[in-house]
Amino acid sequence: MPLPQTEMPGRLQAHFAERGIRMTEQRRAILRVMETATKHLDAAQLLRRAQKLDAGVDRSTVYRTLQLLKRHGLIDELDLMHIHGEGHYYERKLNRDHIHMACLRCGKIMEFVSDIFEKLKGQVEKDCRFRIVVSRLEIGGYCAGCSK
Amino acid sequence: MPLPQTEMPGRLQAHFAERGIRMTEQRRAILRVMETATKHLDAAQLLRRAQKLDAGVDRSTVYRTLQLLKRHGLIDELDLMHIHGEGHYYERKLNRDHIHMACLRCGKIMEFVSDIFEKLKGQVEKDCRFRIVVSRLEIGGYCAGCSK
DNA sequence: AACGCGCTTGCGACCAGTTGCGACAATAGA
DNA sequence: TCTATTGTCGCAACTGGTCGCAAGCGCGTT
Repeated sequence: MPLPQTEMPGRLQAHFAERGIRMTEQRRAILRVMETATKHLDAAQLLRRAQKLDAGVDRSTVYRTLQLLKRHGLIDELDLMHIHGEGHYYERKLNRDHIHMACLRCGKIMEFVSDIFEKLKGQVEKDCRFRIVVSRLEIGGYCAGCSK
Repeated sequence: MPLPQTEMPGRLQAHFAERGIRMTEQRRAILRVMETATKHLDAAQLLRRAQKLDAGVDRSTVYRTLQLLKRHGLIDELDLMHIHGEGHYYERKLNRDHIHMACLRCGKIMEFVSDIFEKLKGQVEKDCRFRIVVSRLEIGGYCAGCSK
């Protein structure tokens, strides 16, 4: 069963090659972890998993690679309303932007895709004459179970 | 000329009193800075200004007071797409949420109020049965002047 | 296959933000 | 006004993220 196009293993590596970005052992390890991750990872988790593939990967290399991926629009950075401390989380960017909702009580993270969000971005581009590259909408509150 | 209601000096202090939150010299200094600020402040600027009013204010007191203000929904925390490094910025919460747009080239920060944003939040509350406490929409891209 | 340029890495030092703890100060109650 | 209680403060140590530099490695060229 083929994976959806945007989750094809190797897609990030392919992207690097297309753009002539140098590939290294460390980057290969980090990209592989990003590609196979099924949930939001923070930098420390990403480091630990990458070190299983290439023991010598350094903390700062992880952060530098994350910045590189951000600059090329291949991942999104989230802080999930700082529910679990100050750190950031990362996820592969898929076709459609989605909203993240974080429950302030149980800590659950939910995602939501909305046409109205797309319309809102359209309005910003038009009314403000602003060319959008990246956008992030995060909401904190109480989920159905916790707001009773 | 009276200031708009939400920017009335003393409003934050009054809020503390109403809720029975203890008032101290240090908090008074920090709140006064927040109340009179005209632009987004980061924690270091806030500390420096507060120390002019009360020399003994400590860094950690500033951060703790900011968390307190956040928990009570009196300020918003922004990172303005990390254009100027990793730090955060703070501003008093006014009546209507607004969107922040950061130009990736010239660094300018713009604000925008939109009915569609309000509608989007309504949709999230209804469709996801999620009670919204705080929301943050930040957009990175190129402003009219820079996208030519 | 080997060379060499220049990007990338690891390291250590640094900046931003948080936390635990003992000392202290703001309020309620006598 | 004095005291007891409890919240807050300053300090120092710690975590998460960044940066400058010297050494090393990828990759195009020969």
